[in-house]
Amino acid sequence: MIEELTNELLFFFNGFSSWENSIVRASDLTISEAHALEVLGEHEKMNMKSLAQKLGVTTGTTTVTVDRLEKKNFAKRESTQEDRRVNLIVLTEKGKKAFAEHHNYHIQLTEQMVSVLSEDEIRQFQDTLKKINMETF
Amino acid sequence: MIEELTNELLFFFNGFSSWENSIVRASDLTISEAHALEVLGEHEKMNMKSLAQKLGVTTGTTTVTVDRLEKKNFAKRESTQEDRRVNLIVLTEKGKKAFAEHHNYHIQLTEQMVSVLSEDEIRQFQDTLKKINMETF
DNA sequence: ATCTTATTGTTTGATATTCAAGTTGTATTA
DNA sequence: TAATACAACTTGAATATCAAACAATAAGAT
Repeated sequence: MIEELTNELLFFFNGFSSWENSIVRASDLTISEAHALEVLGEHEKMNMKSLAQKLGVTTGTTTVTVDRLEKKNFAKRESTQEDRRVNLIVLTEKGKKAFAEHHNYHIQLTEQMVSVLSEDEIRQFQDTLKKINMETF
Repeated sequence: MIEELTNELLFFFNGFSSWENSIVRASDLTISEAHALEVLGEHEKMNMKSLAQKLGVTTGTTTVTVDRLEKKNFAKRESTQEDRRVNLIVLTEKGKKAFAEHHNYHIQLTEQMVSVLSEDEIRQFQDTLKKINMETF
């Protein structure tokens, strides 16, 4: 029982990853840039540390990633008076547009997934995910 | 509605990835080695091409990954008479053990996730995933 | 106030991951 | 047998990542 559910979950994650990778490769973003963009798009301004935490990497890594996002003009660093050590990262217009586009792909995938489900199943699925997310992650 | 479900899904995938990464980092496998092991553990024997397809990478990549798995004694190549171009990859005892251990972590995570659900919800969740997997990926 | 400690972000050096393109050896087809 | 296709490997390059060392700044202790 648990065994079978585990396998369905792994298959699910796998499918999502492959899909995500192929979408990203078709854009002018690298995988890590896309991941950073996903996070940055959800926040007005973010410092390096919290970006790194959200992404599950070190700040050394985010420094490099943001360097590249900045070079490609998707994001820029802003300094702040409160704490002059901190860099706040904000998306540029180009960055916001790229985020919106990427987010749109996610919505399309979701729509494709739920198209095989009934109204009730969709609601139930969402409830279940919410519960799991709150308690597990 | 779709918007919220999308966000729950992204959160879910994110949580899984972080969890997976931290588990892998605590082992003596690298991420790509672990991914290969996950696939190889499900098959008795596999050639490079199908391993690459399952992982969504090129055979150039799997050559390197299997090289390392072989060096660490998790897997070995076997040649076959039918087609002498082909290498069949099989797990060693050590590799099978590592796979079982890793799979166990997956089961533990699944158990943790479903512990917040009722019997009915678990069944429903599994049905839903199965449907989505079949139709979407 | 000044000295110490903690924190943020960057840099550096190393390893891992991946791909595209080219190569080798083997099979299949014309 | 010659031409073509295919499996795996190699090479060279770009990207991803970390740990450790570092610089600048902030916060706390005396």
